[in-house]
Amino acid sequence: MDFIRQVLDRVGDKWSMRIVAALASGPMRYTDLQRQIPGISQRMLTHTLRQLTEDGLLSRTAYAEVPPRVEYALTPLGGGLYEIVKHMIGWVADHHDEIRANRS
Amino acid sequence: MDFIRQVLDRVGDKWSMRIVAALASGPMRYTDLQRQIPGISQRMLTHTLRQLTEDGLLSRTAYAEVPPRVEYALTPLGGGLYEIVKHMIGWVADHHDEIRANRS
DNA sequence: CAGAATCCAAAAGGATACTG
DNA sequence: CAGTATCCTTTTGGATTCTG
Repeated sequence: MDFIRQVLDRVGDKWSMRIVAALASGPMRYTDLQRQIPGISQRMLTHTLRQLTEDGLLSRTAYAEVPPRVEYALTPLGGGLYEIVKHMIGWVADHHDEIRANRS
Repeated sequence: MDFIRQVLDRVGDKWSMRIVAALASGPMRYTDLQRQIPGISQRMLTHTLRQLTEDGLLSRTAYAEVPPRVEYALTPLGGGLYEIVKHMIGWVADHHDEIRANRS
């Protein structure tokens, strides 16, 4: 039951889901992600991308061009995770009002 | 898209899911939870229980007995969340090896 | 362009002692 | 039994500066 936390640590942090959601619509480069995800710092974008890539949820492709181009994309594994996450997003969307009502 | 974080903040922290999972098998009292969830501190158990209760995911029932008895249980809302979480747990269980293999 | 490095602030969480 | 209260450590994340 502890492996769950290891993945929740990846999914539950501040930015991972945003990045995964952003890439769900197709591959994107570093700067594009930065613009797509308002408020993310370079440090966190870089850091989170690396974690997700290390876990095999994202792929990173660097093209030897000038200026350099690096594209990130969901791997099949990452796509699978996104499906799960979408379920959760759906549930949250359905029950968000209820939760907010309780909170107040 | 920001309401997702609000729920992930609740689901993705260190203990919430453990508590929800423990209560999925039925109502439980404070001390039982403490024993069911190894490693949790009193501070965190209390704190997390309160958050979950405030969000309406758990109910808290205090019986006026001596010694005092307090039971926590999943609300229908909390039960619904647990269904989602179970999906995720299932997916993680299925792909954990793959993720771990990538990590190394 | 796509980062790496450093430093710092805030938040989360643990340990311990105490209480109605 | 079911918590509070306080203090402290660890973790997370942001700001800034610099580079291949």
